[in-house]
Amino acid sequence: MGKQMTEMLKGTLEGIVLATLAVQPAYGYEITARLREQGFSDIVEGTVYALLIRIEQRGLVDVEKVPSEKGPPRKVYSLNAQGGDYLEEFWKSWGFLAERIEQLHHQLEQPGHSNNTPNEGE
Amino acid sequence: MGKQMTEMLKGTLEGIVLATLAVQPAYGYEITARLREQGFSDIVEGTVYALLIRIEQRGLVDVEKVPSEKGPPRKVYSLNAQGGDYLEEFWKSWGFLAERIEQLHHQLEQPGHSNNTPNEGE
DNA sequence: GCCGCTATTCAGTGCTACTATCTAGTGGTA
DNA sequence: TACCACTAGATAGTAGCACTGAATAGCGGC
Repeated sequence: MGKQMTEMLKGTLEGIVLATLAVQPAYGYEITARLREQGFSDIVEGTVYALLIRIEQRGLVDVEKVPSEKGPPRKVYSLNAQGGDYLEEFWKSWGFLAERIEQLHHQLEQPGHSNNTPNEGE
Repeated sequence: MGKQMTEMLKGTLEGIVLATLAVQPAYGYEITARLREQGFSDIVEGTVYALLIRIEQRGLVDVEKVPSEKGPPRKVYSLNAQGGDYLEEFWKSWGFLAERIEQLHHQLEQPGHSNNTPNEGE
């Protein structure tokens, strides 16, 4: 991925992680690995941990320390009620944005329309 | 809109403006007004002008000064070949991201699936 | 004892949207 | 003339977020 994806992830990565936690609780290292498997190949631990700390401090997730057999204790995050509300707002914002962008995409794919609507807002 | 939308627009607003210019050349004040009409009610001129200067310095758009009857001369931007390539990359990145997010959305709407695939990557 | 894997933390950087303000040009009005 | 409203653009400073790079901690294998 490139610079465009980096900028696009601002704001959406948070929603992606929250949605992931809504499906199933998880810890940072695990989330990073899953994102990498799903094609977000550039995402590294540091990014995800910073995000998790942020949403924890905002009270969107609950945290539970679980001992690991393979290393230091894991911090398992799960979405709480407040996080659920926040995630719903995310879906609304995303839906609005996606709608506008898809609309533009369709306009570009169908060049035979009337796009210069001269007296629209005047 | 809220803080979520602000963050989400980082990276996507650029694509939105480029796509808008691909449909039809326009100047900053006009673009801002159109975005506002389309529901991006918080967007102000300053944001759009800064973005336009950025994409101009990257060589993604051509600029033409056109005198206006109502005020200072307009800087009319139009997408050039390089901008077209960049816009195509934007669609690819957007498509990838939208696909992942829609997938998560479907997972949350259909809670009867098997989501805990225990041995997927180990 | 050293390396590799798991797991988390943290300081610093770059990019972008936002805020607020300023300048410039035209036309209307008191 | 002086003032205001609308059009049109520029700019300095701020906040937020993903990224970089490094460090730390715990466990097992060589």
